[in-house]
Amino acid sequence: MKLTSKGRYAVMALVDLARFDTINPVSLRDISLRQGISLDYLEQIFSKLKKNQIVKSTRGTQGGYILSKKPIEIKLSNILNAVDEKVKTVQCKKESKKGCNGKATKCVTHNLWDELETHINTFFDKKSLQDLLKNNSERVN
Amino acid sequence: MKLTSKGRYAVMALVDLARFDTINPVSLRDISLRQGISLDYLEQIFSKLKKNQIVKSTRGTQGGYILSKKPIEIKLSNILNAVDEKVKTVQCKKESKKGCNGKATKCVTHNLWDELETHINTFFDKKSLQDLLKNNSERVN
DNA sequence: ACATACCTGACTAAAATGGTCAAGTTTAGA
DNA sequence: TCTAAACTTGACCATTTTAGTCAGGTATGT
Ligand code: FES
Ligand code: FES
Repeated sequence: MKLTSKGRYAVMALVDLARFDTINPVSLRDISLRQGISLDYLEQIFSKLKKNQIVKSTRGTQGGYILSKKPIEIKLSNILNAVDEKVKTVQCKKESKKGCNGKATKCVTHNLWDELETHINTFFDKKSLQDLLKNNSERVN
Repeated sequence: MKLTSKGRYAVMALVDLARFDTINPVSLRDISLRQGISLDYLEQIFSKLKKNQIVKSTRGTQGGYILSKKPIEIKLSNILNAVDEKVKTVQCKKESKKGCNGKATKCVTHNLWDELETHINTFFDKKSLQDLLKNNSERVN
């Protein structure tokens, strides 16, 4: 059970954006250099962030991206959903009456994984970009 | 971010074992049929569970597996660790001073992922096999 | 005009996943 | 003693996912 780079990069990039977009839009090139993330990969990620209205873009010279909301309004869950880093613990379709093994009842572990999913999503719903900004300036190491 | 089948199967199989091992050892063949898990795959999983002293085996005809501890003593974390379903959220090596990007400081999201890891592990540490047995008989759907 | 920066989609190498297959060894019971 | 049930081990493999790269665009400030 692990987090993928796409989700990690998305959050890193948005923290970067939150810090530097106060005056001018921030170019992906800058983020790429500061955070050590491939530019081409960043473009894929930002395309999704834009579709989900988390960032706004300006084209042309001196263009770049800015956040479309205040950092405190952007929850981790928004970001991760946007880049398809969904938390998926149950195997079966939740709405369906069928279990993951194709049987008519949910398997013995279904409720467990469902609880876990809620547990994790609660965590992501509570945390906002703002929390990360704060957290980072507090700790040096 | 998703759970793999190996972890899911391990838990399913152990719940099955907890229910049926009271008199005789339970054969993997039985578990395979009841839970709809490939026999060959179960063997891989139980090999690991045995190495981690979660189950004991008896060879030969009428052989099979039994739990080596009481269900309440077997935590989910024990099971998932045994089958290498580790929760891994940070990219970097935790002990190292270096960050995931190779830089000298931890990245801006490091603390976040570390918190998440703790959050999830706490969940797994609290839940035991016993909880699953109970939970399952309570709920029909 | 032209450099900068966003935009789009196709492509791909490498790793992880979810198994299968083959060839044993051990032991209960007929 | 013979045999079948059941554990044991290790190699193998197809598919999917991941983490990008690459090659082309299009828009726009100067
Ligand atoms: S995970 Fe939903 S039925 Fe097994
Ligand atoms: S995850 Fe540890 S430094 Fe980035």
